Amino acid sequence: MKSVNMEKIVALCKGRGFIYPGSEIYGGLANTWDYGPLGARLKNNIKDTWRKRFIQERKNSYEIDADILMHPRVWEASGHVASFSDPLIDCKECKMRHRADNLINDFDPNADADAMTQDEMMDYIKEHKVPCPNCGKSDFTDIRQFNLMFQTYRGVTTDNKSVIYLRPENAQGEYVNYLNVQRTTRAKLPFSIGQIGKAFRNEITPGNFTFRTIEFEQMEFQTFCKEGTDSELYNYFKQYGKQYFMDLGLPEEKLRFHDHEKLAHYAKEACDIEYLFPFGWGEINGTHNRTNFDLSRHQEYSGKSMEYLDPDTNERYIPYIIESTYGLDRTVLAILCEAYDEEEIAEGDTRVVLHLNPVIAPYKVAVLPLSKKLSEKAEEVYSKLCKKFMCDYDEAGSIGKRYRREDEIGTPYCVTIDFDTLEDDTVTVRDRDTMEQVRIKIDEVENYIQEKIVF
RNA sequence: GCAGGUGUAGUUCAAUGGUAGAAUUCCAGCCUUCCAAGCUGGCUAUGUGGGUUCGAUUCCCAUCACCUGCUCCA
Repeated sequence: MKSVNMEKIVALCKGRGFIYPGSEIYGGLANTWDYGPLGARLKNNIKDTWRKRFIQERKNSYEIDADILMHPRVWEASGHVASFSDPLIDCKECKMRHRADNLINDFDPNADADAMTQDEMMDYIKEHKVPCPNCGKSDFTDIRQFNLMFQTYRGVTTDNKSVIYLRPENAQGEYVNYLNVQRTTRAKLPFSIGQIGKAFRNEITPGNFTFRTIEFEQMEFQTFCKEGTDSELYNYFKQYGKQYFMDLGLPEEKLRFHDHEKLAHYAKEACDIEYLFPFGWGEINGTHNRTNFDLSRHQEYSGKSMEYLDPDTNERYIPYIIESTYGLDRTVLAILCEAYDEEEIAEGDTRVVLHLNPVIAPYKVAVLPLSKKLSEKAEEVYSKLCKKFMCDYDEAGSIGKRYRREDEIGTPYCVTIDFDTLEDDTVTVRDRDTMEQVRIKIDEVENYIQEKIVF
């Protein structure tokens, strides 16, 4: 019987050490969350699977780790300084907040607010007495620009010249380094640069648990290619991404593509992969055909050539870029939601279990002595297994209770040491999903488990 | 961000203008030879900051967080 909702997920995460509210002892900080021991393991394991699929198993794919802080001009070139902000306006009458451009476009679809400056929008609203959609009055505050980039200052002074931004997306780190990577790896097009890292967006919107946060981690993959091959690669990576999610354990019927009609300033084609969360469909991947927009802009703003010399044809051109970005925190959340289950294993007896793919489970195996008198032997087994796997050890409470604890955190295998173990060096290995038990030699445990952890 | 509601042990609940009680969890001991057993003992709470008051967990204000509904989501 599966009955999952976000409250249960949040409670399990906090109660077992996957995810805690950020800065909790100070009352919390909105839309920030800290990963606990199990959450950090899960997250890192997911990163490892991504690296395997996207870097290790793909030719011509390279991982970098660019800085969060970049030259301010990067964000002018990328268009984020100009367009990554919302013109916000408040109705003085009913206090409702609106986006000024949407207000105008809804009032008159032919007005083209997107082409207006802030002052022009303000003048238009006053001149046409654009009403508040909520209360009908036309009495607004001035327009204030709300930029979604976090700002900070470098150096000890706080003058405007030293403003730097926390990156709102990671992609620019790959773009500004694309020629460095191409030169040092001697890669030919098409080649790809991947990166896992944090990005920051100063959004005021509420999030569903970790679905929308102001600090978040992305795993992204930029493929540099020749114009004309871009759409084929774009479609290829949509499918490749979907398969990755399915390999992690998200079922196909709860995944869908969502093609964008309204495109971002840099994109020619854009498509999300969405997962059916308990709260509805939500984006977990975005694949964009960014054309040669970004590199052309960097060439323009930096004055450095971004051209690639095609050794096959001796042509010079600025590559197209296919971007595929995976929201890591959202992937973690989707996997937790999907893995969560409540199973009735006997009349009136239910267990909470996380059916995690063993490859991403925080602990691969737990060592459980049947009695505390078996601690010495159990410790011996533990010290062997922990050299190979993330391994838990628990001797508190009844054996059944300890199985349940491990089920709840998704540990795929439990190794039980009993009194026969002292005689013949065999142990019981119990499977989380089937609850079946096998009796094998201690020396065989490592291979037995290893064979089942495949990705 | 707007409107309304809610904040008491890790969790779920109770009570009170005179500083809080239970269940469960957790820890320890006893017992226990494979799926949340039992017994004994123990730890742990009024979100945070102000105000009113002799005294505030209780009343008021702010803040933070959560819930419901709107809004928003390049």
